[in-house]
Amino acid sequence: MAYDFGAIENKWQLKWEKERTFYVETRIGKPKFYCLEMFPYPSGALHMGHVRNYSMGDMLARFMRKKGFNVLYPMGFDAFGLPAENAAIKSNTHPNKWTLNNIEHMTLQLKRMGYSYDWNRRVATCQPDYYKWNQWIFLQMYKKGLAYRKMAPVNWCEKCSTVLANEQVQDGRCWRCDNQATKKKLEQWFLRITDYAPELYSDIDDKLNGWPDRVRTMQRNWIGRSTGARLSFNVPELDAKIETYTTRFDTIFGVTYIALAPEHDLVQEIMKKTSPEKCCELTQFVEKCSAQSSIERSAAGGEKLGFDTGISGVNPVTGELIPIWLANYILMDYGTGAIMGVPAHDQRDFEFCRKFNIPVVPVINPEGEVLDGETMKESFVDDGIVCNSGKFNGMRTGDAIPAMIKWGEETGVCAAEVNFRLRDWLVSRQRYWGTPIPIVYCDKCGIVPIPEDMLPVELPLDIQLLAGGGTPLPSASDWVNTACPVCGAHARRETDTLDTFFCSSWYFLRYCSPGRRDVVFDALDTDYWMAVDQYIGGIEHACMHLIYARYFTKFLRNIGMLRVDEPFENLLTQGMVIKDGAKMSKSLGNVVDPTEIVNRYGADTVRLFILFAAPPQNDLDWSEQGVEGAHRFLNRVWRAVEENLDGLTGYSDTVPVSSLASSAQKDFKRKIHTTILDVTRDIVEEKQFNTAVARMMELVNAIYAFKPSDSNDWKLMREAVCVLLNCLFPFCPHITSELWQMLGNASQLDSELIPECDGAALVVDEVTIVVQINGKVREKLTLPAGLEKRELEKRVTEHPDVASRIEGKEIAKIISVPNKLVNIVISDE
RNA sequence: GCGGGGGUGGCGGAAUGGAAGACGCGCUGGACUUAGGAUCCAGUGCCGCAAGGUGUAGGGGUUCAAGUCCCCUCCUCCGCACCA
Repeated sequence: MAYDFGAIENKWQLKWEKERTFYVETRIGKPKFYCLEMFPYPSGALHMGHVRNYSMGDMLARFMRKKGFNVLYPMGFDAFGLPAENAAIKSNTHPNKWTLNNIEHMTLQLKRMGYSYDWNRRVATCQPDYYKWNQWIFLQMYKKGLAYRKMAPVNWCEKCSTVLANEQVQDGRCWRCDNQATKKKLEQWFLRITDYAPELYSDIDDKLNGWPDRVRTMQRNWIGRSTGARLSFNVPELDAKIETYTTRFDTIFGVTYIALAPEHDLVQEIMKKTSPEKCCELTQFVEKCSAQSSIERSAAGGEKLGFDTGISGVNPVTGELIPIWLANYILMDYGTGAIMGVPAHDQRDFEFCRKFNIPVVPVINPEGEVLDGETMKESFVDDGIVCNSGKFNGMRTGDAIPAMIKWGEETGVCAAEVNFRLRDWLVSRQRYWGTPIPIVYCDKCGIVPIPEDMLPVELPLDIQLLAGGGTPLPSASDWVNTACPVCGAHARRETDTLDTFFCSSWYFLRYCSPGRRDVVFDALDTDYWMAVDQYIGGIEHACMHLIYARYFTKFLRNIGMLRVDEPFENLLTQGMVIKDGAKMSKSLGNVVDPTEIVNRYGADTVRLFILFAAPPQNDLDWSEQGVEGAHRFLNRVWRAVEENLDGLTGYSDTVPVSSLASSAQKDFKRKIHTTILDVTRDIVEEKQFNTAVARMMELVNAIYAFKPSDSNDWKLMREAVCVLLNCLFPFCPHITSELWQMLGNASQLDSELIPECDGAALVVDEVTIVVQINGKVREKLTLPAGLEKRELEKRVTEHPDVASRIEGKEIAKIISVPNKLVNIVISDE
């Protein structure tokens, strides 16, 4: 009987579905394990990246069940977002219909992979029973002052009269009509995530030890803690102050100009003092800068654009008048939107000053060198000796910074300040397919939050999308016009929707209490299940999603709803799936459809290949031949049982090591038990699923090499096969379940615990000792295990093969590692 | 530009500072066969008939011993806030 993967997989999937094998409940007192994967966007079809992500998670979930844990392993869909709108316009359907169809199709695809999700907990963020709680959380944040409105620029296409997502701007032009995109300022909603910056930063070191260093470093940089000083420059002509922040207060005597972002508030005031002609120039300058991307503007070496306002500010330390410029490389949403310009010690300032003939004044010299502002070719940014700075001359940079800030604080010039690079999170989107922000604008009361008992504010579905891609909500007058919930007067609904990252910032909490209509989640459930024990997903989420989710968790803890400080205990970031040296993509035409491969080889083969072909964090090179190799291996496993079925079903007990006679039997028994040990360590500690598979392949090779002749041999064979099926089950659940049943076992393999490793089976009598001479391997000797250093050295040096090599030479010393190696160091060989 | 990751056979990849290349793919030879794109056996870093030498991007260092630790150089890939 050949390995008929199609029939086998179908049989077991039906059985699991029918018996609800993987439904799970909160069971206080039982050890829990929460295994979570980043839920997919329902784009229409599963791709190999999903298959890789979820094959890892399913393997781990199944493995932990077999280790005795109560495992929460849920799945859902991140179902709001731009692609649904685009697809709907293109194919003349509705985003809701398109999305729900995709969800159903992808759910079937996931089931065909044999993943052991608790489908009872499925969420789809586009449904009112989910996004109602988005709105509820938003209102809690609003109550605490964490959600607020502010003007912010958006990408705008004049021709389509619509906001463009960054993705919809290509080379500065609208993706649909190719019109030049511009920036436009709109009143928008923000979340005050910066309030949480200190804790988000410090917990990276304190509480994210189960995360990859790489991701922790990325978050550290993203949040960007810096220590420095805030100081302001008086502008007498405008009767105003310009606030700046610097990490290099030690360069304050070298300030030769002030630069403002073109979007700075003060620009309006400046224009009042400027001739109409020059105002026109200024406006053009501001527009030119706004059209550039922030990366373009701030890149060192990028073209510096500047505009001299003709107005001066006062250096608070020297009392000197210095010019105020507008500069493209200053960003309004970074720091205070203004800088003190120190060309001698900042490369971008230097480039700016050379271009616009602003003086360069060095205030730090390199050791043993004196800089000349006239002739310098580049800025000096390293530490050095302070000069041109009054009483601070001669100090070293490291000492000068704190000393000068202290002096600055005493004289009232500056204030020491810790700054974060993290900016508040802009959550409003001028898009249709998202969560409506639960706010109305009342003619009488102004901004009014929707009362909680009126949630959800449902997104109207009977609506025609606009061909240009903009949001149709503002023109849905039946929906927009409403009564103020406070005073009953006419009010207009907020027509912006929430960023979809809002949905994904707390979905892991909803999984704990599925379907609850009365609460967002139940503390009984979250206290039991949280935190997530293992989170698996792509590295591309290292900063945004993984910081937002941390932020939400801390916020919900602060309002008394959660007990954990961090949502994700351990994080695994998997690499991409590559083919022919490039990421799989439709445009390159190198996409491999999972369904097709499953039809051809079966889900077990695909899962095995994808877990075996590369370590989880690495990119994985798709190889058809590799898939065939995995399939071949499963055929080998199948035959190992099928061809030996009579012998394997003849016995049910195992043989203890003490009853084994031959070294072949002992070696085989040892192989069986080291496999248990190695596979467990590779999965649980090392998270190296590829080597776990390799260990099982070795066991299968040993099974084929072992030729049973007596009853003890057959009992060993049965033990080997049972261990193999138990270890392989999390990777390939269908074939192993089938073979387990064929062996006559009444139990289900998924509820069977992984066999314990028998320590007695691991004991060895003899070991190979590597003999080195001056660090080079010269001999390999087989000696009894467990020899003491002295005895080991004696046995080695007296061995004829070694003795002949060292004869007549003077031994300087001998290094020996018991059971492993002896290195004989010979002086002047 | 800033930030991060990574360079080991023909390929994917193994190696608590202690035998470099586990496991798999590919390749070579053989067996069984009408057949082989099934299966099994043997081999497979490079140079060499061999003894042996040599080898983890390149260069330097620490060590009895370095793919692994330290310094410099080169090459690559990824992220950068309205795609999710």
